[in-house]
Amino acid sequence: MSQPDTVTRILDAAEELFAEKGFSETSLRMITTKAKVNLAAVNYHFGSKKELVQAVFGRFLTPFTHKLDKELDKLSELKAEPNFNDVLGVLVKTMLVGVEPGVRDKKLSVFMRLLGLAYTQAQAHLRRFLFANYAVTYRRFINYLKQAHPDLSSREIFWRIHFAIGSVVFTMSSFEVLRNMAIEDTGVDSSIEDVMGLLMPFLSAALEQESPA
Amino acid sequence: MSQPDTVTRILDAAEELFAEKGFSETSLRMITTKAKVNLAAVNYHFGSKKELVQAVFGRFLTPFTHKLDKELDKLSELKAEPNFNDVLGVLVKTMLVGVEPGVRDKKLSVFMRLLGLAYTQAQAHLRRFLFANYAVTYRRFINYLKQAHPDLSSREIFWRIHFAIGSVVFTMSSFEVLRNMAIEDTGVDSSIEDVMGLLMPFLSAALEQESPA
DNA sequence: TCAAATTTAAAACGATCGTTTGGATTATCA
DNA sequence: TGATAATCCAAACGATCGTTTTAAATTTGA
Repeated sequence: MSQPDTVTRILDAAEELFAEKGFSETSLRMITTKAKVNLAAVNYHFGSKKELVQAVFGRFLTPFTHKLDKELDKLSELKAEPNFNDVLGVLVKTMLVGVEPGVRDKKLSVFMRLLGLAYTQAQAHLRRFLFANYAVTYRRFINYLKQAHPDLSSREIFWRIHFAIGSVVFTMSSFEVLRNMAIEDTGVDSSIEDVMGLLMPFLSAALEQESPA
Repeated sequence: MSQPDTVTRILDAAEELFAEKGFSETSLRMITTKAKVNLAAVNYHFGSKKELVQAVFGRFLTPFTHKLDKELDKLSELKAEPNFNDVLGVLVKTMLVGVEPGVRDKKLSVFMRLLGLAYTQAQAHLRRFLFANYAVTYRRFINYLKQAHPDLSSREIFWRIHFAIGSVVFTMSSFEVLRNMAIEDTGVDSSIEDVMGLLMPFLSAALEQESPA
């Protein structure tokens, strides 16, 4: 698994097509045509389509989790008792840092779209792969949230976070559909930044809501 | 398009399989095997797989929108100026009324899962079908929300509602995945009712949040 | 330089897919 | 009852899928 050019071209093409169409709606022939490589190249370099799917996720999740780990290290050095917004701020910062502003929106929406597919598409092998490789960092992050809100139970933290993930993932991965609906409905067009500007306070209010128990 | 038994059996099987696997991951042979009908029956009764997908949505959306229209009629008779919770209450009531409590959870999660697929799967024909058939009731509902919150712009109403839809749809349509993650993470199992009990106040706080502008 | 690794090419594989066909079977109703 | 239409069935069609194979060309690195 070496030689940057062909492998990278396949990953680029696959990433874009997966995000656009989903996994089973994207054929290897579409990928290799777009990447301008031979059909057999995918099986040669990755072994199978499933492993290609995993490689696409691995390419951005591995550096991402490394950055997140480092940022969490920094945070715990700076503040002994970080609060909710600190921890979530680290997550957002990690998503944005090192990405050139020009391609930030594109990269981010592809990231979100793929994340959504990981949850909603029937790809048990992918969830096994993600769990096997990234569960440690994920759990570390959740634990920070937990200690930032000791009044909330683990159960409440878990579900609130995933309610929020649901909003973000759904909004980003259906963004083009929703954007057109919004124009149709309200006559006003909204960019991703505009919508994020509405989404953040929305989630803030929800996440910080007092538990009724 | 007559003869209730075969058509109904196909719709039942298709609905369940679509909700479980998605559209393109479900073959007509899976559907006809589960429905115990001949393979050709789908094309005979529905014309094509696409039209079957639309028929599955139509079967529950047509009575649903009729009920919703009636409930909105009732509401405007009862209260001249319904508030946010009144309007959303009508929606929830419409989803639950007439469904036997025994199968309510099953029906509801299938409904949500299908709704999520309509947004996230690559099925342009389906979104065209939904818009052509149900846009009127949808728009009427949104208008009620608007007049219940005249302080919010159409744009803010639209996006808040869809942030909320995102949470619900994501949570319900990934419920089995999330449920297993929650057990792994927190050691606590949660039923759909449990999670709904957390999700409702979460969304309440977010939807009613004061606009910063 | 020479062997190994990579890339391309072209073809075929077995499998599965949605769809179609033509005849058998069943239901409908004058 | 007998004719007409609706339904069902087994089988096949053509297309596409992921994957594999064989062979030649090219690049790479020790």
